[in-house]
Amino acid sequence: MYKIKGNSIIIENKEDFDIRKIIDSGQLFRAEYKIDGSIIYSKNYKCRVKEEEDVVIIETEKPQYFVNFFDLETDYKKIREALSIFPEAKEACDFGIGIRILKQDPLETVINFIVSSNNNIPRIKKIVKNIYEGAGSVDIEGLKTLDTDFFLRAGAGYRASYLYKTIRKISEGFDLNLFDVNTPLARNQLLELSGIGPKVADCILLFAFSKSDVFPVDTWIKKVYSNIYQDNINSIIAISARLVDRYKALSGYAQQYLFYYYRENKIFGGQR
DNA sequence: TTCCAGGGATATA
DNA sequence: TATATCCATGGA
Repeated sequence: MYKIKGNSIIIENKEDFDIRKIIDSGQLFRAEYKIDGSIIYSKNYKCRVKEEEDVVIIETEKPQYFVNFFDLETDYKKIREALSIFPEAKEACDFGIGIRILKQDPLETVINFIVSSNNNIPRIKKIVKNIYEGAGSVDIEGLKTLDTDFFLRAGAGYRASYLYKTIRKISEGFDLNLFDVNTPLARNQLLELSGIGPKVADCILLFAFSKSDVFPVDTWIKKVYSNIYQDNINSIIAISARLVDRYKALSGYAQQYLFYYYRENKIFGGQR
């Protein structure tokens, strides 16, 4: 599916790699889509993604890092086929061909999704840019020198104290290596951090730790849910549990395809 | 239980 | 064009 040649990754089957959809799917806050080459930052690395006639070329100093980051070993065609048995997911999968679920740096994902809470994407992008420019580097050594006032000046608003507290806890030994921890246990660990509730925890589990048996529930997903089920359940936790019961280990993928499809098509665009 | 805390985008009047 | 609402979490 892909080859590495020097500082380039060449993706030969570009059907399941659409950089515009990946950038627009709500996982990434340090990326800009450009026709002539999108730039993506992750941790202290970056890459440039160019779509050519037959292939996608990713130029980077760190090809192995971005092979993992873009989850290039996973066959998304198989996932879409497996999800297509669910009638409500079929069209969303076809519409979302090219979306991938990234494997982002845990610390960066924690920071970015705390900032994302109750916030809009342009503002989130601005705040995380300010944070990492001020920190100098995206790691705990760079981030632990920053105080609450810094995060306020970065524009984080009332999330500033959450960021400060969470970074301090991690720098004091909180173990963010949750790759081999089961999903419920890992979720409980993340909920110990300030600024992380059930929605943000599930985003981190999915976008950093590749836990596919999670279904982050936001306002869009609530609308999707009430379209599938006509019940009165409206707590995030209850809806998420019900959807994970439906999609099992495909939940995270289902969430991405459904979220993208409903949001891009502005289905239920009005207020609830 | 209910309210509030940035601020940018989006919906509504 | 002006105003209201949305957004997810924690704390009062």
